[in-house]
Amino acid sequence: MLEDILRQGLLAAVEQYGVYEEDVDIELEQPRDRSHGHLSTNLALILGGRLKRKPRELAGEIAAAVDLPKEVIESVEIAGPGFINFRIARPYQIDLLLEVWNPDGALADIRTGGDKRINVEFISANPTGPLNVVSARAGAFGMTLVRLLTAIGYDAHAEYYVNDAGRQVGLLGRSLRAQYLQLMGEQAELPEGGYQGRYLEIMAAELLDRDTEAIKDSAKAFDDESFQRVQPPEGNAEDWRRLPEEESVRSFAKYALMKILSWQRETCRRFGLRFETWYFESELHETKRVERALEKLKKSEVTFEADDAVWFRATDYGDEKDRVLVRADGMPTYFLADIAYHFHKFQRGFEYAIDFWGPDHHGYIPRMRGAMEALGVGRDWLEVQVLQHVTFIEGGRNVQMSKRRGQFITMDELIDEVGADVAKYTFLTRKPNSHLDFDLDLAKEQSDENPVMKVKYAHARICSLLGKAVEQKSVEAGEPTAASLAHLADEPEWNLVRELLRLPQVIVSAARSREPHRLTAYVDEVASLYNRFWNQCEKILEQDDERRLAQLHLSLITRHVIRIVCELIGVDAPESMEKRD
RNA sequence: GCGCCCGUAGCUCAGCUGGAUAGAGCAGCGGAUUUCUAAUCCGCAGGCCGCAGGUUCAAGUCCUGCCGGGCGCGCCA
Repeated sequence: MLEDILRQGLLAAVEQYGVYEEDVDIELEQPRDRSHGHLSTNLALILGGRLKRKPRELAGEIAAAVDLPKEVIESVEIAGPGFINFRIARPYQIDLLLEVWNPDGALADIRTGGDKRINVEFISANPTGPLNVVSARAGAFGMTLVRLLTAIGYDAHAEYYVNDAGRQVGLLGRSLRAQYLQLMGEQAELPEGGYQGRYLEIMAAELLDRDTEAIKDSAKAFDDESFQRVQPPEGNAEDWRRLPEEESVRSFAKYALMKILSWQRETCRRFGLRFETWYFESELHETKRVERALEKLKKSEVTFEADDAVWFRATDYGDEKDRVLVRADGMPTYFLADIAYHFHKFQRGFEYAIDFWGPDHHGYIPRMRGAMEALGVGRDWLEVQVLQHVTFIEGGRNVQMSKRRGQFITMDELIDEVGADVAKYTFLTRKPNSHLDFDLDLAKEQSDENPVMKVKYAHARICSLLGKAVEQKSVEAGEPTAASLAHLADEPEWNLVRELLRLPQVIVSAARSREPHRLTAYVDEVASLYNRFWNQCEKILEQDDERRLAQLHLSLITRHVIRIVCELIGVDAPESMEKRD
């Protein structure tokens, strides 16, 4: 490895000062400024203080003493306060570039996860309405993280938790029932705090025309195993209406749940989200996992009873308050069910779990990790990524959202209006824990100006170029080789090469830091450098054979890199784009 | 009051887990193209990196304290 070669060389060069491997951690970084070479070390700056020497002088001595193979490093220079900068020989850069191209090369080397199973849970919205745009941000991040982890060798598993057992579902049933009764001309009031969204009115209206068979048919959307438990209630809306109130509510709730889950699932599909598992909270209750989790906590002596409730000693695990597990009325809290859920996740064999939560749940993190510690799973087993809110701006003002009142922008609307790719890309240009202002007007009207288009266009342009090479010059690019790429010559070409070489480490850093926005920043830069190359160099097809082939191969590798990043972020890289006049 | 997040160009945000002259997109101004798809490229302008201390050879980045904004602090989920 390149960095090992440099480290060895540097270590040998500093032995004269009595500095050995165990004394110093040699840092190598890539300077931002191209004029500072490809790699740089601050070694002399660090040793300067320790040896009471002027860093710049020391750097000069080290640079003179360091002995590196010329075919790898073509120059060693000192600069600034005492940096030692290395320039990689061009033939060696080509070797590295071919490693990026080769499927068994650099991208295989970063698969260091050892197929460890990691569970990534995201969205997990309540099944009480259509998914809104907040879920879209979570979806974009979660899915990309799953793919990133897979890219670095983990067995990552996307999961969606469905809270189908709480009070909200009852409230949902009561809300739908009230809507339906109103349509039937009966006196019925929406329950206190009930859902008022228009989607429930529409759902109620549909029920007027729906017979028993049609209701059964709509359940066919859920053929697969994950959704076995989503079944429609017996009969039709008229039957449910006549039932005693409790049962009636339950039937309406069951129907509403089924409908909403089918919407949510379809929305996820449109957004390119694939969940291996949809995990239902109701299953936890039915299989007694909630009770068993409670028993286990009790046995571990981390609970106590007070005011007729059962509490978890969360303060022993770094939380600021103790937390209720079982309410005075005997009902388990959401927290207890969530403990059972995460414990079962652990039992299902995941060595690590990552949850994406909204900012309103951040106070929930210490108790949840504390509970995992109390259960012997360990607090570090669970990692929680907090996604900050998205503020949508339309007509210059904030769009306030409330699910209860039914005022929100749905994820479907977002997809309809700006497109899934633009939405995903936009979300992924921001850090997960930054607030995000999403200007809908801008996204709608000027989606052409969106940076994602630059990337798509660069990809399409390369496809077009490769086609033209065959049509006009009868040149099939074929496989890039060290011999063909040896004819790269101009600065813009080498600047592009330099950026392409970064792909593997960009993937690793994006995955490890859970910051997928590094991918969009990177691919944007690749597209820019390709465009610069395109404009500043002579026309590729008009070059002599050797130059042309070198440039076609460089284009091919650029396309490869763009494709890999686009796949990671879930954005389509088209073969061609419609030309705009 | 306590906790978490944020404060960088007119706007939206990066700044690679401490490096060299702080960047990009959009908006503004000025150029290039009868193009291998200009959805592009080149140039100009635009900054007490919220404020004040501290650590360090080196701070937008780490620590402390303020200021300003968002969110949270239920036997809700």
